[in-house]
Amino acid sequence: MSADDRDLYFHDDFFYAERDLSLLSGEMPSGAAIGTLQPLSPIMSFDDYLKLDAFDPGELASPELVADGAVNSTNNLTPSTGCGGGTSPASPRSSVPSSSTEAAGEEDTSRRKKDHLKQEKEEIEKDQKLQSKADNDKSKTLSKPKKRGEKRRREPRFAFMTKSEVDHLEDGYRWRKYGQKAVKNSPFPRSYYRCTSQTCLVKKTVERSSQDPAIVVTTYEGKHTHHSPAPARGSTQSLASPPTASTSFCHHHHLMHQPNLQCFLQSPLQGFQFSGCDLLQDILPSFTQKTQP
DNA sequence: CGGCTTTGACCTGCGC
DNA sequence: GCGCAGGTCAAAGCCG
Repeated sequence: MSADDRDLYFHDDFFYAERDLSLLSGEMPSGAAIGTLQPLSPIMSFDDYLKLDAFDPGELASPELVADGAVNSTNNLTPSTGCGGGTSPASPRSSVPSSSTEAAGEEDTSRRKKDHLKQEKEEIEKDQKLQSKADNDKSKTLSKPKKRGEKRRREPRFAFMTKSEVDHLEDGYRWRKYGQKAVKNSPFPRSYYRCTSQTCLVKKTVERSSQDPAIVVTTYEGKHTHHSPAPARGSTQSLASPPTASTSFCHHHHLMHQPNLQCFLQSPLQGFQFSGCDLLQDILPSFTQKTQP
């Protein structure tokens, strides 16, 4: 795997999905990064993984990934990381101080709270000023819900690659396409999807690998706040069964029965490979295994 | 008619 | 500050 390849998928709080295409031929990567990963909890489903509060990269990712800094930044995310907000408790890593720093932490807590309140108050006042100014300028620019000066926070993301002829893989949830953009250095566009559930802010992007057009790279951002996929209009299919990982991938599973359609799904954590989706349902639990301490 | 896709325009972040 | 690329919006049109 080249450094360039890595950069393509290595963003700030983004889970890097090992994408050495040699995996397609069944070779396991020889690099230590994957070899050092610990198995995840077999109880978790892929769906759980999507909903996982933290995808706590510090726990899930390899040391190499953590060291890169791409992972640590995730700890700066608010506890409401994920869609719907507020359903996600703060990750242990970010909320529980280590024993060595606990005393000092308590000592500072009240002071920090005051500072925080003060800062919030100031920000609110600032926003109000900006808002009134923005109201005056409304005729000039398109209205934008996002506050000025507010940095866009990125949800933890992870990607996996699937060798498939179809771009948009059925994963049990319903998605609405809201954009498509040409990607630099790639002949294939990137499609942007949002979960159709009103309270769910999960997004995903789908693009084909420029190196291997047969490979679809799907990137999820956020986590679902709902257990059931949004009901399909005029269809009972998605309501017929609960949206477990197995059922979610059943649709995909069916696709994989097409001739010459090979599937490989790589965990960003372990680099698993699926060759032929008859294995999918059996392997999925492993795919989402959680790191053991 | 409601939901979805398409697509051009606009916004934002980042590197130079 | 400027330009580029990624990301998002929203109007128009399509479809079941």
